[in-house]
Amino acid sequence: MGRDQRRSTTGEVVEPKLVGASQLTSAFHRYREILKLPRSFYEQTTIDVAKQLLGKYLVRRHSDGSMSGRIVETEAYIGPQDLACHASKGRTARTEVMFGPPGHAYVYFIYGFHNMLNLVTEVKGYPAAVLIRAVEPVSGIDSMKQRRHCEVVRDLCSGPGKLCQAFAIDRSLNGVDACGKVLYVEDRREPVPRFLSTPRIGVGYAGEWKDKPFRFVVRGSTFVSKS
DNA sequence: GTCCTGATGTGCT
DNA sequence: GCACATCAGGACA
Repeated sequence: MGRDQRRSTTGEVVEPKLVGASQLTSAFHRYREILKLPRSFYEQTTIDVAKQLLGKYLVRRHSDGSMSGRIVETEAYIGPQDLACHASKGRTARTEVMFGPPGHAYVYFIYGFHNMLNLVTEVKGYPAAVLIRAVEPVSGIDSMKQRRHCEVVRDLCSGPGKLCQAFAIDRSLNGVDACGKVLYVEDRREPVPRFLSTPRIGVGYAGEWKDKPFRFVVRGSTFVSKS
């Protein structure tokens, strides 16, 4: 029997099947689909989603190539009663996406410079979302460096504005399905890392809500926005 | 229409 | 630590 031949359970000699490149590609895509977080993940409470997103992988597919990064910092914005949440001002054109179905991207522009990426959570009609504040770059690092005009990997995505610039995320992605093809999160079967909870950044105007520990950072990560 | 504010980042002191 | 860049959204007249 040849080196690559095998015997079947009935004892027949079986020639190995040649696997074509197209089969490998489709198997790879099926594997990626399995890893992609389903919409049901985002239907959990916003706090749970914010915690469980830590250690997951944000993936952006772009004409310049794909980018990915391990999420190391999130913040939860929970409902109309949360004075730090944009939706506390009511349902407007800007906040419409937050009132929509979970698992979609809420991207807004602020300070005249920066885009912010949120993932909508909980049930349709209840405005809540998780702000992705920082990721650890994993792939597509060269194109991130080009967009950020920065060579220091630690500085590429260590803040919500920085990561949107690095991942080419702007308002054109507002409302896109984060369970779709251009932007999604993968669960690469790693345990949720040890993390810390702190008050959210930059929400001093939010009364008693400013002190709620709704910011979650991976303990020991050097890729977070503020230690 | 005007005015004010903001879930930031950077560069300068 | 602080000033400032710059513009969209929301409040208000």
